[in-house]
Amino acid sequence: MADIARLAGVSEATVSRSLKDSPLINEKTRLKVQEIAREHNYKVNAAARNFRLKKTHTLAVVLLVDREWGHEVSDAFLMVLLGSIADEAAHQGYDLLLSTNPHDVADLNAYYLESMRADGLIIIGQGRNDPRLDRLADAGAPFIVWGAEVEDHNYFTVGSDNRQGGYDATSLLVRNGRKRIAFLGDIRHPEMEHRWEGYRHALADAGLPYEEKLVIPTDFSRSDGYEKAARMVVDGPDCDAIFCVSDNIALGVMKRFAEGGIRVPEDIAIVGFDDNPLAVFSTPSITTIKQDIREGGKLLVQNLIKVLNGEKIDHVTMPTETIIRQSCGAA
Amino acid sequence: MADIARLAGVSEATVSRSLKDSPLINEKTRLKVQEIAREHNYKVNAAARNFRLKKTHTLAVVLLVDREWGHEVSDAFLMVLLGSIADEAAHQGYDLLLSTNPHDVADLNAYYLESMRADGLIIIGQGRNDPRLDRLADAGAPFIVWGAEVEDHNYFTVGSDNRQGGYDATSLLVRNGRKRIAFLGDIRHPEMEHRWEGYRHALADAGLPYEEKLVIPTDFSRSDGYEKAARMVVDGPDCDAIFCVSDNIALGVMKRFAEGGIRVPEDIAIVGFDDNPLAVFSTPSITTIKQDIREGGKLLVQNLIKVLNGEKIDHVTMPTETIIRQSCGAA
DNA sequence: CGCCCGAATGCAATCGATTGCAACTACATT
DNA sequence: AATGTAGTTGCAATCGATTGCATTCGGGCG
Repeated sequence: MADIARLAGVSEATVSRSLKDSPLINEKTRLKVQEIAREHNYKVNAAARNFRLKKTHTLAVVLLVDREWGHEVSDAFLMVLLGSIADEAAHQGYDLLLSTNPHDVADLNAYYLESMRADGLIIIGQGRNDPRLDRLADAGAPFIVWGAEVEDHNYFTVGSDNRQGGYDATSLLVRNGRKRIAFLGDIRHPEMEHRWEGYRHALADAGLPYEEKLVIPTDFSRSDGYEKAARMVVDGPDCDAIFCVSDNIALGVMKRFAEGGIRVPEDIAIVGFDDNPLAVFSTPSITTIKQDIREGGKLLVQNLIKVLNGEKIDHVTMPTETIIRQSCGAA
Repeated sequence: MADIARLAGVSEATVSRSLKDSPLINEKTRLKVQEIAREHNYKVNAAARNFRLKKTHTLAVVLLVDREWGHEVSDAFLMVLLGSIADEAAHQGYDLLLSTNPHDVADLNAYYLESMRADGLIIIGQGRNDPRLDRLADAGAPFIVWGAEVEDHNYFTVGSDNRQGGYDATSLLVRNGRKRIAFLGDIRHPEMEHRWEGYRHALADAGLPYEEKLVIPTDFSRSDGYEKAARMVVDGPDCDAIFCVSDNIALGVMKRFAEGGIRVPEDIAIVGFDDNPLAVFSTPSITTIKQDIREGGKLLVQNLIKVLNGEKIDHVTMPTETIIRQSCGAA
């Protein structure tokens, strides 16, 4: 910047202000400086700027994705969400720092925020009511979480209306004449718990009994869906429909059913969740509850930026959409 | 840091050295300083440090993924690669900056490197011999590319042995008695071009003719695979096997075939590429050429760091592995 | 003619960590 | 006692952009 100042015959202060389109600077001077800067391919040193301003213009995305419970990193869901976050961050003039392999969360504040690597955090993967997120919140750190709004947790979330989605999925199966509807998912996870509440609610509204044994703990993965389906095939299925809390699970289940000669939807109807890009391409295609992930990513970024600007925000619950395809058996 | 210095009764210089485990400092002093720093939850300001050292300890990953040619961001491939890169970067003590929506590449050097946002670049998505990468190389920027080694391009790559993979896929079909093997893919893309060369080579070795009309330009997406398959269904297929340059394409093709009553592998055998996590879960499961993406991500990071350290590197071509499943018809 | 005012620009301090070089201590050697 | 030495520690400059405050300049007006 000193060079540019010399070349333009002005002070560094003037250069700095010119490049920022400060109204303090005479237009002619400003244009001249900008011209010279361009000619000499000068770029402001972001490190120096960040240092001086005590801001990084960077958001950190932390994928608290616990491989244990089968949420494979390859999940299309994550990639779409991440892509959407990246696009929106760029749009808003922020850089994005990515971490998939976090040091434990207690350190997130220290590592990213106190160390001035990022201005705020976006947490993907709420986990099973992770207490570490509460600690982050207690520290007053600016962050936002993808997931379900959970009472007694003082951080803000963006997520889908999982209760309504679970309700819709179940009612759809009921409307199609199914009486014994199983639920596959891990209800220790807040979002899944909400879907399960919707499921129970829909059963109750339809006058159908809720049976513990039809609720089968299943992690996020296709392979676990496959496992659980395998047991049904062996034992003989005890249901005529399944609500899977993710399309991935549904995919695993259907694969196993295909091998075991169980027809979908004739023998067992299936509804998934997410509207995974693959749901269309499986055979039969999967009826599912669509989450608007792209919008979700956008809102995560926008709301985090609001927090950074000191504005108040609130939880966001986005509506889901029922996408009817083949696996549920008719409309 | 000044506070810590005061509390410890030493100078800032000593604090700085102590925290870095400098051998210059007396062990007792060092431990005392570290203890005080810990107690007061002091973290070095990364922004200041980066500024002073003119290093960011950050790698930028740029997904030059052109949505036009159908490489959907949701691709499992990308997410696995990205996850692997992130893990290895963390392992090596680097942060990761992510960009999916790049300003045009000519600016990448300016934006990321000259502006001191990152020390080096990892480019995913070589595109169709993107001339912009050459410009980056001419500028002497430290970067590395996932993809195929292309002659006359002076940047280094990490990628799979696409020629051998294409050869293996095709030979496998030949061994299974297939005579008219179609190729689905976009050969303007360097990696796909190599797979196509392997395909031609295998045909030649088997004494089979190479026919232009069996090479069907197809982009990366499932939907384009579906489209191209639709045409075959309508026109009546002119082949008894297909080598798809990605499992995604294969998935789209198989979906359409299922609808059109074409049996896989009986009527038409299929081999894919990548070993997409889904390949196992489709029906039939997809025989495919596996790329070791996780290793690839690791090598990208390791090699980039070598470049940053001034070490010489070379192209990396990783072996592929043939994974036999159902879609190819027997072994 | 002198004073005041606004517009434009420059001066200089500042952010926090790092590091070359100087300085200081304690003890050993001659 | 004077000099040397190794081991520790401190001083002070430095990185590059930003910005509050001072300064300069050119008019306009009484």
